[in-house]
Amino acid sequence: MHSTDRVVTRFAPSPTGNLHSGSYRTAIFCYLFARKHGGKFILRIEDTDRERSKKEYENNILESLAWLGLEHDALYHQSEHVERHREVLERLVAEGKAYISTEEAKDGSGETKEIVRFKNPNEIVSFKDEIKGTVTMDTTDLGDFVIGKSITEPLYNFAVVVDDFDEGVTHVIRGEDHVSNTPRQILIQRAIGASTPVYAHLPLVLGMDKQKLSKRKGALAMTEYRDLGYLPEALLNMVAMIGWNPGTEQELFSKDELIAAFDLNKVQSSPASFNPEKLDWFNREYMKKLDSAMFWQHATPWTPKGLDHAMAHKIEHLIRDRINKFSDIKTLFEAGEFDYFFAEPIVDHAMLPWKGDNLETACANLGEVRTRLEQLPQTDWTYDSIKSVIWEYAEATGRGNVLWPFRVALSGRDKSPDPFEIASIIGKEKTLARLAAAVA
RNA sequence: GGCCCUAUCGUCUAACGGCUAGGACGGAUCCUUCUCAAGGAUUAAAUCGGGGUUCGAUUCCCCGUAGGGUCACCA
Repeated sequence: MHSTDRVVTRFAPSPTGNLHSGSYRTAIFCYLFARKHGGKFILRIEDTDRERSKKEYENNILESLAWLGLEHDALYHQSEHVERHREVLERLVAEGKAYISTEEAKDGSGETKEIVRFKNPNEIVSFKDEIKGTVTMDTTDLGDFVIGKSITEPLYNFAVVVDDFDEGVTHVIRGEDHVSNTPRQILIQRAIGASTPVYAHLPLVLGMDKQKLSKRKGALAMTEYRDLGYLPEALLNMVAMIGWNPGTEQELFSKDELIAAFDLNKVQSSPASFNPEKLDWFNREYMKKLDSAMFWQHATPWTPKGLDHAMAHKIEHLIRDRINKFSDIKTLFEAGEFDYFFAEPIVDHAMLPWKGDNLETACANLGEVRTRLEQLPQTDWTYDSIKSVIWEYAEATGRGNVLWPFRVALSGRDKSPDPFEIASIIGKEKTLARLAAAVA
């Protein structure tokens, strides 16, 4: 693309609450589109509503974007443009394209205020939307809509148009809830002599209940996913695939691959649901790519304090296979899932026999297992060796009859990794001791 | 209600107007060392309804129906 018609996109959230995945999908698409075309991605905080805008929400947005890896090329605050807005507002009034109207305030105070209304030329406005096709609306029923609470307090539809124009925005990619604002904005563009950018209105992201995502219904802020121990790559990949697909069967995309594959024309025109189970799957896929050092960097905050490092590394693969996100580690430990790696289990004798078997033979089998294991040299105490000395006996005696009590004797639990796994991890000495203790 | 948008498995989706409507997540079944997890194999599951256009409609048109968006001195 020629430098003079360089692509400029913008993500323009208002910091009046924490944003959910639907908003971040908009940010992702804006970012992807800009990068794909070698353009600029602008972040504009729309904070003209002074009462409702909060710095903490703005910070949350900034943090979330950074976490996802969506770096912006420029950051603006709409509130810093009030002078410029007033200037344009005054010009419009001077040109007769807008007028000041003295009306009773809507706040019920009974006072009168001077608000700015746009002089609606009452035209049929139609615009081409990259996703929806051509949308046509009769602006007559909009009336002379208000563009300023006063000459110094511009309203959204006006401020957006001026800012997009000043910032050279070429592509407005935003949520479908803005479709009905577009004709108003086009009218204002014509009035101030701005060109109309390319529009792409994204269908909404819904919850699994097909309802709009909302915090009330449990929609999480991006930082909440982060704090739950999800990987940013997973969220980026997952959210980018809501309502968009590359047309191939590839599902796992790095950020660079997303940039390369992204295409506005392949964005779905119907709303999509956010499926948390699919997010878990994406997250597992990205966790698999983590090496041990990276894994523990993420995992450590969720492990019990004072966790033995050597032991932790020995059970790393067991943990990996059992979690969808890092906070699951805490859940696992709290459920006592790995207690038997750190302390002697309390074995319930009633649990010892395999189904249909009795305590007596279970203990006899444990004795045989113990005898065989005693002969296995300390230096050869590996998963495979342990299995090889027990396997033949278990086959002959009945796998369940041998393996079940063996595992229960080591773990004290009805569910756990297999006995060879536990034995190899806790070592010969403890294995023999537990075997002896279980039959005592 | 006015205006606007949308409609393929439960979910995300694929299918120049033309092969048994494909894939993924989730589910089920089986296998893989006893349980759990992971892994492997197999499998169930969809074109909202009715009219057209056409030799032929998931696909194009119309009407229904159902969802959603928006109708502020919020953004």
